[in-house]
Amino acid sequence: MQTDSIAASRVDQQVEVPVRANVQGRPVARSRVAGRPPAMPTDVGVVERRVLHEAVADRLRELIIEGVLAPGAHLNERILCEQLQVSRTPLREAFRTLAGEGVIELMPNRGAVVAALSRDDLEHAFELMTALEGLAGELAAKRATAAEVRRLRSLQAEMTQAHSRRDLPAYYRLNRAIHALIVGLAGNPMLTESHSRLNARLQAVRFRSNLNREKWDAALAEHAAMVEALAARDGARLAALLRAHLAGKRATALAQLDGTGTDRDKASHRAGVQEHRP
Amino acid sequence: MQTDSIAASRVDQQVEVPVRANVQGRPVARSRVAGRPPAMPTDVGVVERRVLHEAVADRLRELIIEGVLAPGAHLNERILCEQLQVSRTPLREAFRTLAGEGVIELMPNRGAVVAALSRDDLEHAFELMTALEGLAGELAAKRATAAEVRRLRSLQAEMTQAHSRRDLPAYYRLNRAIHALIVGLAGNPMLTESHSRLNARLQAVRFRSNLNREKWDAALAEHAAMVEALAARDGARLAALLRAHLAGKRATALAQLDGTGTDRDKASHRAGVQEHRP
DNA sequence: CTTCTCCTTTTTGCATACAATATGCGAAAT
DNA sequence: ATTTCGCATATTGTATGCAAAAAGGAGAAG
Repeated sequence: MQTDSIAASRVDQQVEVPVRANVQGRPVARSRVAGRPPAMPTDVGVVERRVLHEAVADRLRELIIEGVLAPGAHLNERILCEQLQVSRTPLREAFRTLAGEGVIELMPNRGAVVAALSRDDLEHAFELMTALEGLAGELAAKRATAAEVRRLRSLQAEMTQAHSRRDLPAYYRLNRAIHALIVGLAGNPMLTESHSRLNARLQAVRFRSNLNREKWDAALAEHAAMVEALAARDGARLAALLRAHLAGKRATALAQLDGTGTDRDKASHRAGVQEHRP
Repeated sequence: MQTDSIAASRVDQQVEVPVRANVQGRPVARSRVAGRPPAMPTDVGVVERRVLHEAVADRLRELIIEGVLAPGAHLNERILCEQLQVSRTPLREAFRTLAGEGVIELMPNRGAVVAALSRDDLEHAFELMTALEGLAGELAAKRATAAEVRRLRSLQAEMTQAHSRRDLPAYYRLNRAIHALIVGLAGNPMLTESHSRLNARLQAVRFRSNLNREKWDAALAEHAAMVEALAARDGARLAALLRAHLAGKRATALAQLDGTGTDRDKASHRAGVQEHRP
C-alpha cells in the first residue's frame, strides 16, 4: 500500500502519511490515467466531495492537527501526491488554501513546511485571541437570543457529562463547539473568521495538551460561569471570564511547549526565508 | 461572452485590464553563472526574485484596490490570462492566494468574483477593526522604543505636509503607513497579520471615499493626538483615540456606500445566484 | 406565453509534460 | 586542508490538453 521509500531519520523529513484509499473516497480511475494502483475498497461514509483540492486541504488539515505532519515538517509534493493519490495541481491548490489559513508556510522554490509556533508566537496568539474573545463576549451578551442561550446550556450540560465520564476527546470537541458558538453569537462573521483562523493555528498545539485534574475542574467551572453571564446579559463579566479562561489555556499550552521542544525550528525557518507579502 | 474589449462600466462584467508589457516587468532569463561579486561582508541587497503567481496576485490586488476590478465583478480565467499574458496555472494560484486574503471569493465550478462588502459587512469590519487597533494601541504604548516614536513623528510631519498640499493620494499612503506602523509597534505579528488582512478587504471601499474638508482636518488633528499619546505612553488614551478615529472612518465609508450602490450584489452572490444582467 | 428539455457553448477542474531553480557531491585549485 | 567550481539530481514553477460541470439557447410541449 504505502511506498516503502520512507527513510525517516532527520527531523524535517517527509513523514509517512496514513492514507485512506484516496483523499476523496471515490474511484480514482475516472480518467485516462492508466498506470495507477487500483483504488482500495476501504473508507466508507465520507462525505462525497466534489472538488478535489478542498478534500486534499481538509485531509492535510486533519493530518496536521493530529500531529501526523508535525510542525516544521517539510511537505514534499511528489511524495504527498503518491500518498494521497492525487496529481500535483489540486495538491498545490490545497497548499495555497492552507497557507492562506496560516497552517503551512510556502517558500518560493523551496516548498512548504507545516507552520511551527514558537513560544513567542504562542504568546502573541493568545494575546490576540484574548482580544477577539473579549469582543465576542461583549457582543454575544448583547445579541444572543433566548433560544441560543438554551442551546449553549445544552452543550454545557453535555460537556459536564463528558467531564464526569473522563472522556477527553468528547470534552475537547464540546469545548471547541462552545467557544465557536459564543463567538458565533456575537453575530459578526468577520470576527468569527478571524477567530477560527487563529484557532486553526493553535489546534496543532492544543491537540496534545493534556489537562491535569485541577485545571480540568477549574475550566469546567469557568464554563458554567460563562453560560450564566451570557444568560444574565452581562457582557463585561462574560468577556472577563473568557479572558481568564484563555489565561488558563495559555499557561497549559506554554507548559506543554516547554515540555516538548516543538518550538526549536520556527526561528531558523523564518531566518533564511523571504516570505511573500500578504 | 464579450470579446469586445471595451472598458465596460457595468460592474458584473469582465473589464479590460490595463497591462504592462508583462506582469513581471523584468527580463526572463537570468543565468545562474552570472558572475557573483566577491563576497562582500556588508549588506548588499537581495536580488529581486519574483515568482509569477505572486506577481499576478500583486497585480490583481492593485487592480481591485484601484477599482478597475469592481466589487462583485466576475473574474474570467481565459480573459485575464490573455490580458495578463500568463497561463492559467499561475493565475489560479494567485486566485487562491487572494481568496485566502478575503479579497476575492471562489465558488467551486463557478469561478471567482471580487469580494463585495455589504453594509453589514462594513459594520462588522469596523467593529473588528476597532478591537484590533484598540489592542494595538495598548500594546504599542507599552512596547514602542523612542526611535520608533521619532519615526512615527516624521511620518506624521510628512502627512501634515501632504494635507496642506491637498495631496490626497500621498495623504492616503501616509495614513496607511502610520496606521500600519502603530499596529507594527504593538510587536505582535499575528495582530499585524489580522489587521492587514482586514485592511485589504476595506481598501477597495476606502480608495474612493472622498473626504470633505472638515473631516480631513479632524482626522489630521486626531493623528497628531495619537502620536502624543504614544509618546506619553498613554495606552488607554491611544486606544481611545484610535477607536474614535475609526468611528470617523466608519461614518465616511458608510456614507460612501450609501451614495454609490456598491453593496447591491453581495447577498445574491452569497446565495449562489449569478445574475448576469442588472 | 410560459416552461421544460435537450443540445451547444463556455468555463472550470485535473493531470501531466516541460522548464527553471535549488541542492548535494566530488574534483580541482589554491 | 579548505574553498570553489562544475555537474548530476531532486524539487518546484509554468504551460497546456483533456474531461466534466455549468451556462445559455433553441425548440417542443403545456
